[in-house]
Amino acid sequence: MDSNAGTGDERYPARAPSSRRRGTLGEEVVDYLRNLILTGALRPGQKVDQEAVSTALGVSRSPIREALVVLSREGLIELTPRRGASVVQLTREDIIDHYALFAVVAGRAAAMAAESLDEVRLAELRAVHERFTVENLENLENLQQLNQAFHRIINLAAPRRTRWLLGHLERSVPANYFEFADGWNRVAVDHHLAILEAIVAGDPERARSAMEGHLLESGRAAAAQLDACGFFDAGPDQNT
Amino acid sequence: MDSNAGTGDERYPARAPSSRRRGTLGEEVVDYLRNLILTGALRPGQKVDQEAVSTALGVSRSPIREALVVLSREGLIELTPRRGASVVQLTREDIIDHYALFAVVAGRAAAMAAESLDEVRLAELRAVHERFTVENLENLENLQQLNQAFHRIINLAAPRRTRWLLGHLERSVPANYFEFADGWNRVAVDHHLAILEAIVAGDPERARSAMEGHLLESGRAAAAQLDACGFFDAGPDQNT
DNA sequence: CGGATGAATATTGTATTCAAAATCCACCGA
DNA sequence: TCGGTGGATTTTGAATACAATATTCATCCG
Repeated sequence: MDSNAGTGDERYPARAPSSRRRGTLGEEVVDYLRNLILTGALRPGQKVDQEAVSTALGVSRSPIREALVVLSREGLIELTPRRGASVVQLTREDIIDHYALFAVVAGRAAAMAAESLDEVRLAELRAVHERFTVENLENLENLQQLNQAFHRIINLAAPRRTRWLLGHLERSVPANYFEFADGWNRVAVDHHLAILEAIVAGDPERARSAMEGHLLESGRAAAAQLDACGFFDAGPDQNT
Repeated sequence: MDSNAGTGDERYPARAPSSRRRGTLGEEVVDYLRNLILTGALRPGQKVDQEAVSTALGVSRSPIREALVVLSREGLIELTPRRGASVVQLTREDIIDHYALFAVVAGRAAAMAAESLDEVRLAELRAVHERFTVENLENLENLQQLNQAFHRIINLAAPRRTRWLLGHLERSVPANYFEFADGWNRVAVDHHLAILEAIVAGDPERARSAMEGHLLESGRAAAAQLDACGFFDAGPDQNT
């Protein structure tokens, strides 16, 4: 069960050996493949070979098939019945659209947060935002974590189904990985402040539109970043 | 990518995919189990035994496992790592919330439809709506199909990602099966008319709010129906 | 030389098998 | 009687085996 057992296929990097059997292997493979896709290691249009992933991770094909099914439901890969799986080719429009959806759903959550957040949560929200403004701005991963924390607190105010959908929308887009490059965090701080103030003021509509605006602009920023990374011009690279 | 692209050989028409070609067994099992859940044959909280489903359908456990993973991602089934799968216990709040999400997303689609639908689509929309008003009101399945057709035409105006999400939202809620019982169709006709008129008038905001209102009320109607069916009071029935 | 054709190979979908964890159940002791 | 304990049984997760389809490639005919 070791990583890169057998031949060792260079297309798929080795995986950190799972310390303890937390969940199922399939879930691990989902995370592994999703990372490869969202970071661009697996290019859009590229075929995903079950056997190759299998040997690369040192697991059988069963968990890999499960992972492929999950990712196809997330819209990250396309699964054609007897012809295999390939990474979905996302366009600029897809990214913009995705963030627009994210915007309306998260806007709903923000409106509910403005109505129902108690003092404890508000304090948490303030604290996270404070750190977000002063933290080391070079550490992208840190910024991303704080950003997620900020949004998570807000999303806690939303009912179960909305939280569930937000989780899905958050995970299935290749933007979080690059969003904070450039000077985007400076803009995000302002947006977050506006959202925070609207929630503190208990103004649902203002919170909603602040959140919507934030995510719509996030979408534009993400699309620009992905554009700069050459994420969209991957037409002919449908190898293997 | 139209059918018969490239060479455009007109001698051989594209075959209708309905007749012979089967997708994968897993997809069939997904539909099968989803139906059981959404119609209430599988009660919330009830455990889903892989072996039992396997022998019942006469297929091996592999496709059934894939189906369970899919349904868990749709939020219909809860999957705990080494303890099995059980039907998720949806509450009234879940249903209302689900329809609220549906509302904002479909509202977005409706707004875009008001901006971009061409005459051909408009005519289709009118035709479907016409049939919806005069068709045999007892045939629930027929009404449901017409309803879906109406919404599908509108959704065609939305970009890819939105359509994708709408598809998911549409399938993963136990309401479509009962919605049209009672006199709901009478109300739905009025709603549809308002939506249609707004789209014809090319008024995005009116289309959006009409669609949102329609689906919010649909949610209430669905919740009421499910309530009447005893869908929500299934606490102690967690048998094998 | 180009394109169709059919065998050889590769890859997928499904079934079956195996190992480990969870559940069940009889037995034991307080 | 009740609750805990240990092993047998069941059930799941993963690996392997098998069958069917897709793809490749060499060949043949125009």
